[in-house]
Amino acid sequence: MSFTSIIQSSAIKSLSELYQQEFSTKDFQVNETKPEFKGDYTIVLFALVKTLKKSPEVLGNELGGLFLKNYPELFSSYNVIKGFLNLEIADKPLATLLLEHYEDEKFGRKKSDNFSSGKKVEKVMVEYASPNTNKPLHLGHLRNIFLGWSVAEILKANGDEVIKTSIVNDRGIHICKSMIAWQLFANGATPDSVHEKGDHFVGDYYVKFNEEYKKEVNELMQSGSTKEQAEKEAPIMKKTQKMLLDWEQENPEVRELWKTMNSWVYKGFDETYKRIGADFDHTFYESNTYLLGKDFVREGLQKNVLFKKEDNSVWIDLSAENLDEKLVLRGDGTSVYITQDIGLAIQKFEEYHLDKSIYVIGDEQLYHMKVLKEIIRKLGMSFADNMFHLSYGMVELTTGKMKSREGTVVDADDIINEMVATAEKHTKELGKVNDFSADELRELYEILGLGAMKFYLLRVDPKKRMIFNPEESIDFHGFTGPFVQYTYARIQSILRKVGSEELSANSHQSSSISHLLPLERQLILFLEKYAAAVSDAGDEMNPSVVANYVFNLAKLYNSFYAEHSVANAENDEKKNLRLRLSVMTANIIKSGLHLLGIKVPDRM
RNA sequence: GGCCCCGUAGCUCAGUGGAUAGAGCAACAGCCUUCUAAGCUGUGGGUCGCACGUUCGAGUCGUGCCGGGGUCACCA
Repeated sequence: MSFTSIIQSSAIKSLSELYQQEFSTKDFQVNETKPEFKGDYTIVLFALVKTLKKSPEVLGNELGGLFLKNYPELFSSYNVIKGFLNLEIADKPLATLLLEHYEDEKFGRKKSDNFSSGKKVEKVMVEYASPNTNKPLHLGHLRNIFLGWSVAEILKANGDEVIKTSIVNDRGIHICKSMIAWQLFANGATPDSVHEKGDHFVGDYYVKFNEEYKKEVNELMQSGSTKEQAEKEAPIMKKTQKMLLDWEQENPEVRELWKTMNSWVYKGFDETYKRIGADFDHTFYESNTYLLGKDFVREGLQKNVLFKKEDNSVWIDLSAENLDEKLVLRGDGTSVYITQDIGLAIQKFEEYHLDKSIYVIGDEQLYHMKVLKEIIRKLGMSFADNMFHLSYGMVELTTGKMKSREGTVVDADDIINEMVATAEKHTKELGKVNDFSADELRELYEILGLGAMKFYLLRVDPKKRMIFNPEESIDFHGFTGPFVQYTYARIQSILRKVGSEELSANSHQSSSISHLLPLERQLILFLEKYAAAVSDAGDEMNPSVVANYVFNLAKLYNSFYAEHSVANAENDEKKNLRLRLSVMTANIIKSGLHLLGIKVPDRM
């Protein structure tokens, strides 16, 4: 149980006895005490002043006295300033907390059994990444992937059963564009023959298509066509549309080429996924799901949830929900984007018996996801309320927006390479790991470069759009992944020097700790806050909470490190205490960074 | 234009309705015979977009405006 809840329940008990009146946790708002005042936790008394009709000073002193009288071992002092009662936790319970939990790598995590915490195990699906197969991943995908993976891990850490999935958009006109361009310009080249990563290879032909298309449109316009005509009549576009029809009619040649080119892309994606540590329990392919929703459209028509227009197209009227009318099926009976989303959403819940389904998708699709949820609700599916759109803002560059047409897209593989190269440069400059083998160095650069990248993209509240500053992102100082990793590596260095045998050999000693220095107190109190921080992150599914927390912990430890020696502590008792403090900090940094998908090096 | 999101230090970002609003970067001044200086300490820097309201108390809640973005496709 956290100190906050102990204080609350103690206060309720004490005051209930005194005033013969019911109180709840809401009456006792507990905050951390501001550094300029003495104390660790603060009770805000204003709410009570009203109900009890006493001055804050009188009330504060009364309550403070009760705390000291009833829990002398827990609190050492109190003071009342204006409407605030500041309580100081005694050193002993802090030392005890450290002694009991310093080796607990899962400290603060909710337990997933119903008895101890009341937390029910939920089955949750997290869909993320969800790329197209006509071009490589870019910076926006990285924000999506890091977010999705991290949210899944945070939910797991909070005791949920999580299924990570991805829906691959592997069909449609844009895929055909790459295919046509390859047929026209590749001369049979393959990723292997030109030594290029498959997703980039295919992406290049997508670009070639657009160049050729533009050229043809210009030519047609010069010979007198309007822009609209030209865009329709361009031969390469006509070929592409024909190919899409062939694909839908399962023309074997087209299907074969499609399979081949997609397999190139998947190979490229897998390489990137593996490198950044993304993984999926199941992958959905749009080519398998794009017909799914039609049955439900029929059902919706029967239930009068949907309606037909004269041209046979099917619509839903969501004007009452402020969402307007929305097309659900084309007049010719073919699916649109949302048709298959309806089908897949239902399939997910029915096949996997989910409690929750989370979609990690950019905020440009907020409207779409709202409509989807509303349609599911109107179809009478009770799980509509258990669909969550975890939306995130666009990643912008300091130079402006990323636009594929203007070639200002930041390629995922490029930026990862750049981060890893920067890690290499810094590491070499510092020259602290010259004894590492080539393999060990390579691994270290990956850990640091990816750590910097992930931390940079996850530390910002997902819903806000963020600005990617290439210069700042490759600076490994300050509020960065490498800073936190560095703190961890330093602690490992202490443990190597002092030796962990010493720790276990003297484990009985620290129970006699009677006095803590301010920074020692502060660190223990901060570690104690871990429970709340990570639980909140779980409820809010927000990795930025974890990132900010872990950074603050590292910062506090670094201050501690600079002021107090562990190995050369004043006495054995102190040495033991500080060793435990260090071990616990390292454990929590490690588990916190793990939730962000960031690994931790023993040396750097 | 309708709906949604954002607006906090020069820049990038934190900030469960509580006390004198915090970090990092950048700037300036210090600290490496001592557990890793990718670090630590200090200084300067703010009309929390504006206004009104709710409240004992508002960066935080409400309304209106201003500024930025997204979306309102028989694209996905």
